[in-house]
Amino acid sequence: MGSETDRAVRRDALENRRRILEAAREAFAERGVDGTSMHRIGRAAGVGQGTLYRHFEHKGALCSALLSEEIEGFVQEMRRRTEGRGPALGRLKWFLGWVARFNEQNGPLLGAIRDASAGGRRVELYGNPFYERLKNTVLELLDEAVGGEEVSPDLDVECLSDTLLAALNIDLYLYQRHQLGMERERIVAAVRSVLEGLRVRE
Amino acid sequence: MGSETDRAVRRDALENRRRILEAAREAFAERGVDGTSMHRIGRAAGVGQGTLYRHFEHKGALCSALLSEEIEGFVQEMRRRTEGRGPALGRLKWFLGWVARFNEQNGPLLGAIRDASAGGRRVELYGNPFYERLKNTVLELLDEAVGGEEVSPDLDVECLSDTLLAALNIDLYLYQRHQLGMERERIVAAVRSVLEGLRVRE
DNA sequence: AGACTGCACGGACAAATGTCCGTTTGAGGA
DNA sequence: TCCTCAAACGGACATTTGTCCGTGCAGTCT
Repeated sequence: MGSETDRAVRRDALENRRRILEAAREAFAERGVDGTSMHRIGRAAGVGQGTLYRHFEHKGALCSALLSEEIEGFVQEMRRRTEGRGPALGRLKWFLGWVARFNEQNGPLLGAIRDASAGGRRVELYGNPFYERLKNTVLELLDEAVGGEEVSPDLDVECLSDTLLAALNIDLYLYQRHQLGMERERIVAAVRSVLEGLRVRE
Repeated sequence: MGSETDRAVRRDALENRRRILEAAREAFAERGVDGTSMHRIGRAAGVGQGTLYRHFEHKGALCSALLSEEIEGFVQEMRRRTEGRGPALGRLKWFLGWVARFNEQNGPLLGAIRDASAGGRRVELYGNPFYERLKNTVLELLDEAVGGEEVSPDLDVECLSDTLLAALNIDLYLYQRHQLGMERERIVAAVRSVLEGLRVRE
């Protein structure tokens, strides 16, 4: 099935990709994500539109790439704290706080990614590796909580994972933070109180 | 403060507005919302771009107007069922089901409205009369539930209103329905189980 | 009726996203 | 080293959203 001859990746292609990311990072820092057009990024990187879009099929994809470059350490901690021992519900509560901090630090990029998944790309918002990673983490912790009899086994954990994460979606988060003036801790506390409600009763 | 001379609304302006909405309705039905450009709507309605955008400042606004035209009866029922007597928590559960049915029937328009509130218009998604209406309804019912001692008075009902509605936001809803293949009742049940968890314990 | 006035009209224009396609070039084989 | 060719390049182009501004007309006032 695999192609017989796997030609090596051309050096110029690699170099261009690097330059695009670099140019984008700088331009975003200087003029904001929304204030930076794809044309400008191409020019700054010294590549044409075709090249730009060959590497990143749309602005959202470029932002995603930039995001994953910059969050390595962040994700490390997420895995460590999440896979540890102790009550799963507690770890889940911590994780939801982690998502909020993530929102906080990456609002503009996350917002741009959301904007890019419009129209025919609606699906990409949730059907992408990053969201699936988040969801799986919630799902596993919830499953563990069921196993440890912390929460009722009747719960639809699959569906609840989406529900919980929805409470921290970037649109709502930015609105609550900047329009309603809510503090991060307050938003997180509300989701946690929901989680607390799921706990089995004696 | 009101202007001294309130000139009547010009008849041609009213007529044009009507024609735009009519053209949009037809075009959307025929080619889908995403597949219909604003230029096309203008041409079909026989008005220029300036006129089109004077009446509706962007595609999302046009969709909103179309939406509110078509949901009168729907909203009537919402108010009736929501303002009745009985346990507030029960009415809130019904209301969340209502929101889901609303999503179901108006997916394309709601999706387009979401797409239009991107970039500098991020705020409009939540800071608009329609969402505020939904949120107030949830908020009032939650307050009532606190008053009736159905749920704990410690809950942050203001924040929880957003949290609950987020679970039914159009993006996630369409994803769960069409990508994950979940049934409407299942999605609603998950949110309702969250609500059930908030109930006071004895 | 006739003139005045300001809202409304319409289409050219600006800016952004994303596609197409003829041309170039780097990597591997002879 | 030279040849070959698939992959990569680049920029013109198509499409869409949204703005600007000179022109015209509906409604009002005399």
